[in-house]
Parts: sequence; C-alpha cells; structure tokens
Amino acid sequence: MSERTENKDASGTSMETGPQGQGGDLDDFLCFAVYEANLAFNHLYRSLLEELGLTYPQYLVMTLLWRRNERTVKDIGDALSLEYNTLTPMIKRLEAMELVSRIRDTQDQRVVNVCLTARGSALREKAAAIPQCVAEASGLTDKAFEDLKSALDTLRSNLKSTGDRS
Amino acid sequence: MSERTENKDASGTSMETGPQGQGGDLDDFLCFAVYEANLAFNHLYRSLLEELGLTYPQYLVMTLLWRRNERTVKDIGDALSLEYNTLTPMIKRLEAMELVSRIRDTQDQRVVNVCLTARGSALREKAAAIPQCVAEASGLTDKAFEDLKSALDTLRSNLKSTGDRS
DNA sequence: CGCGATTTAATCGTGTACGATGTATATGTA
DNA sequence: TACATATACATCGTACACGATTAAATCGCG
Repeated sequence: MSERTENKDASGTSMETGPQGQGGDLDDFLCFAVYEANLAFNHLYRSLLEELGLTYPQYLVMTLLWRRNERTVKDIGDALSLEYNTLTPMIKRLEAMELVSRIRDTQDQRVVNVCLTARGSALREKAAAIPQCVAEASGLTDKAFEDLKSALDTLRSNLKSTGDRS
Repeated sequence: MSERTENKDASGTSMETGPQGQGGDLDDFLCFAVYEANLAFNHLYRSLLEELGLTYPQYLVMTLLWRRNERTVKDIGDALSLEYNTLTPMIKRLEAMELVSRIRDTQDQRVVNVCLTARGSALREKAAAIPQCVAEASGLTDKAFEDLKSALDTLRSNLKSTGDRS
C-alpha cells in the first residue's frame, strides 16, 4: 500500500509500517510528506501574516505585484497555477482591502489589470522581514534548501506532464 | 525578497529573478515549491480518484482505515494534522456515501469511532493501483524519492517546532 | 462526593480550490 | 461582412482548512 512500492503490507490487520518520526501512519506516502509540509508552511505563514491581514495565497499575489506591478489576472493565474474562479474573488478581497485596483484594459476589454494601490505598495515594508523568518524556521542549510527546492521542481514537472498525458 | 536570502532584488521595478524552468516568478520561495508540488499531487489524485468518487483528503482517511480499521476522529486528526472542524463534515460525507460508520463509543460517550462498512472495505481493491500510478508519475529514482521524503520530514518538523515556540 | 479543568466532538463563518457553466470581447476565416 | 472559435473573466456549487465558539462527557483533586 505504499505510494512507492507495495512491499510492506498487504494484509488488512497489520500495525503501522515501521519506524517513524513524529509523523503519523502515512509516512511512506510522498504525497503526504508534501501535504504535511504545505500545511506546516500554512500554519507558519498564518501567524506571520496575521498582523498584515493577509492570507498565504493573498501574500503570494502581493509578492508577485511587489516584484512587478500591473499584472493581468491571467498572469497571476499562470504564476500561481490558479484558475479564475479562485483568483477573481481573492483579488476582489484584496481590492476591498484597498491593496490593489482592478482596471479593465482599454485595448482589450476582456482583460483586467491588477495593480498596487499606495496602501498595497506600502505593505511591502511590513512584509520585508517575512522571508527571513521563514528561511530561519525551515532550519535547512543552504545546500539542503536548494536541493529540496530542485527536487520539488522536478517532481512537480513530472507530475504535471503525467497529468497532461492522461 | 527571496525566501532564503534577500540578495537578489530589493528595487521595486526589476524583472523576474533569474533563470527559471517552467515555474513562475516565485521560484526562489521554498514554500512555493511545496505549494506547487502539493497542487500537482492534487491534480493527479483528482483524476485517479474520480472513478472512486473520493477526494484526495477522503482518500487519505480511507487509506488510514484500510491499514487499521476502527479509529477515533481524534486518531484520524492526529494522523493527518487536521482539526475536528475539517474532519467532522468530511467523515459525515464518507458516511453518506456508506463507506464508513460513525459510532459513539459506549465506554466514553465523547468519542466517535469511525469504521469501514462493507462498501468501504471493498473500495480498497479499486484503489489498489493508485500508489503505483502515483509513484510512476513522480518519476523519481528510489533514492531521490527517499531523500525528498526525508528532507520534507525534516522541514515539516522544523517548521512545526518554530510554530510551537511562537 | 462535588466541582472546576480537560478532552472530544460539533457548529459557524471566512477563505481558498476547482469542475461546470456562462458571458462578453477579440480573432480568424470564408 | 458573417460566423465559428478562442480568450479572459465571472458565477455557482461543492469540498477542504481553520479560527472562534459551544456543548457534552470525563477526569482530577480537594
């Protein structure tokens, strides 16, 4: 039943599968390790972002805009692998917080351009310390950090290409 | 602005930060690599689980029960790092699908025991091929697979302990 | 025994995330 | 020009995920 192989346990009544850290009984699932790491990042960001009034996905959108202002909804969706049905309400919330403006493109009326307001730009200062905090919390050496990121990129790329083929 | 260091770009008008694969402009965020890998797993599982009528989190719960039947909601929450407010409705949906039963413990009336129905047990056969499919889709060597999993476990552990201290 | 603290679960509201569908605008092509 | 197609965005319904709160059962301690 492991995600990697099925060499561990096929009976229905066995105990958990071997020595484990503080993780649960799904330690042999790579997907679960990713799932848990993502949850852990979410928890950490939640506390860091609380005073900014942002959620984690909202923070990702703001980070994109801080790096390059004035993006279309499509640009943001491509960057974050998110659909319009997720982004439209999310960006409207950012607009309600007066952090961004949504402006119909005059050349192509289908396009909505998202750009920072003064408040949105100013928020960048308050967020400046966050990457450092996260890096420290991750507790990884530079090499481990890079290796992990590159392994995840490979994984994501492989998973996506399989999904396309299906 | 990188999650690792701030050595790349502090100006507000620069281009993206260097050479990138097919990823977007947040490639220097480890959290984002995790976020994307998690999304990619979700997409893959969505297609694999479609014929079973399960979502990915539901599949994780069923997997726990297939390995050891009869768990309390608390057990499941501990194993998946999820709260009751997530699990209660989720398990009720599994109950509505007649895959599990929810039974109040007679010894301790606070506890709800979750156990597989015949349908729930039978579904295991249909799900048997999934781990293999996922492992192949990940396209990693055994060593890369194990290294990645262990790096993610370290990361999760570090992130959680920081969260606790806060 | 009594009573406050803890444990276990549930409920409510907000915010992603996505499949299915809809709508308006733009583009290509005969 | 007319019409099919594609693109960009929006809406709706369902399902996680979690903070805050509530409720019931159990436990611990005087």
